[in-house]
Amino acid sequence: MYKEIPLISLQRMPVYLNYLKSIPDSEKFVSSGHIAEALGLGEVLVRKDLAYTAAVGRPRVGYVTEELISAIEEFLCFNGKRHAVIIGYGAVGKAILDYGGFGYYGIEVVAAFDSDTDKLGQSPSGKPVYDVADAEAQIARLNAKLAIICVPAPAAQGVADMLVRCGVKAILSFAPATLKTPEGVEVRQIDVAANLAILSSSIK
Amino acid sequence: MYKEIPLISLQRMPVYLNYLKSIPDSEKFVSSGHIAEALGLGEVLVRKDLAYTAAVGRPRVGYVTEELISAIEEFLCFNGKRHAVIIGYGAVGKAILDYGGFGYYGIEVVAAFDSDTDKLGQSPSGKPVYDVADAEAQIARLNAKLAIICVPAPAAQGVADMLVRCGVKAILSFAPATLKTPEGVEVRQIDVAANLAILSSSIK
DNA sequence: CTTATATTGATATTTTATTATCTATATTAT
DNA sequence: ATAATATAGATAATAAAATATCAATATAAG
Repeated sequence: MYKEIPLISLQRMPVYLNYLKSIPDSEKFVSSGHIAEALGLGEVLVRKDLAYTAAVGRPRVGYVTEELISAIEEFLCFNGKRHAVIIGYGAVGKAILDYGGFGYYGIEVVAAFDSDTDKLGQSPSGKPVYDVADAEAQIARLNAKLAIICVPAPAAQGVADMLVRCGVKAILSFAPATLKTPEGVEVRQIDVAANLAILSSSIK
Repeated sequence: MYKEIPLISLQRMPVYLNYLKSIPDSEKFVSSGHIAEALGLGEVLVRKDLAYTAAVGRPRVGYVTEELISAIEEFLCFNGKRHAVIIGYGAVGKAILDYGGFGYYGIEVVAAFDSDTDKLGQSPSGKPVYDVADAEAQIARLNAKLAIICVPAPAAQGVADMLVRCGVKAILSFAPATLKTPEGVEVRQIDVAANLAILSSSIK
């Protein structure tokens, strides 16, 4: 009987992964205590998190670093390759469309959409920028179940509604706006200003 | 005796704020139940969070919407105006330097720095882009205690070390790398790919 | 004026997350 | 070969977060 991973543990997985990738290749083994120390977490917490993956550690030795990396990668990419699209080819959309860091998680950002026809064509790395009017057809054709909203806040809900109609199942939004979606369509928000504000309030 | 707000409650403050801002002006009052419903949270949780601010609600009525917005804003901007700088004027740095959403939290992004001298000068909105070689002097002059790291992951730790030397007290990093900073220097990370991966894994 | 009700704010309970403790074991040292 | 030790993995205890309950009260209705 497998227990579903809590979101809070899931969110730490990429943190472990980033840390493990930074370890020199010469370090064949890594212990939970070592990881915990480096990341400022408890070592039991680290072991419990890692227990959700397929990795098994050996007493007195720890985990085989490479095996652990593979286990976390596999855990995070469990669903295999996925296509994502971007709505809004402004500064944020541009930055994300040509960012190379998604492949690592089995995700490919395959296209962007914008309502400004002057922006249509190709990104510097050659990815297509389509008219948002064609989004419904293109998203179906591209089989994208993931979308990233990069439009201004007032337009975000309308875009989300459209994405739901297109069959998108998960939305990452950069717009600082509350999005309402039907059951079965997950939303996550990245509010850069809010993150900075939270940090700022930690300064004495 | 005031109790320090837990990070998890603090993180919900901007969420409340975004929602409250979206309420039409005609709605003079708003109840915790109404907010909870809209955001998918428990109503007691909402009341407890809001109790950290100066807002007081009235039985049978709720909170005065405008008062509540002001109370949360004040709570989040408690430390007054702050300057922030950006290190790395690539696609991400560009997007953030000219993003207008920080003022709302009492934060002003005043400059960016890059090592590529071809990028130096001014942003489209007229903000300066300086040589990173001058960062130490400029950050002191600008009195920036906040910094945003927008360089590739391998360069991030070096930049963080430099920022610490400059007296920066809080760092927001977009680089998917574990950053080590001395006590008293807070770090938050925004890993866009990881966020998308977490979302992706929620799709059945 | 009295009663009913929605809502706050406080307290109690439950659930979830984290940390501590313990047991088993693989490796290393003797 | 034996003993010592570091570490995983399991279980127990604690702490933190979320939710439920309840008393007080301002407003609305009768």
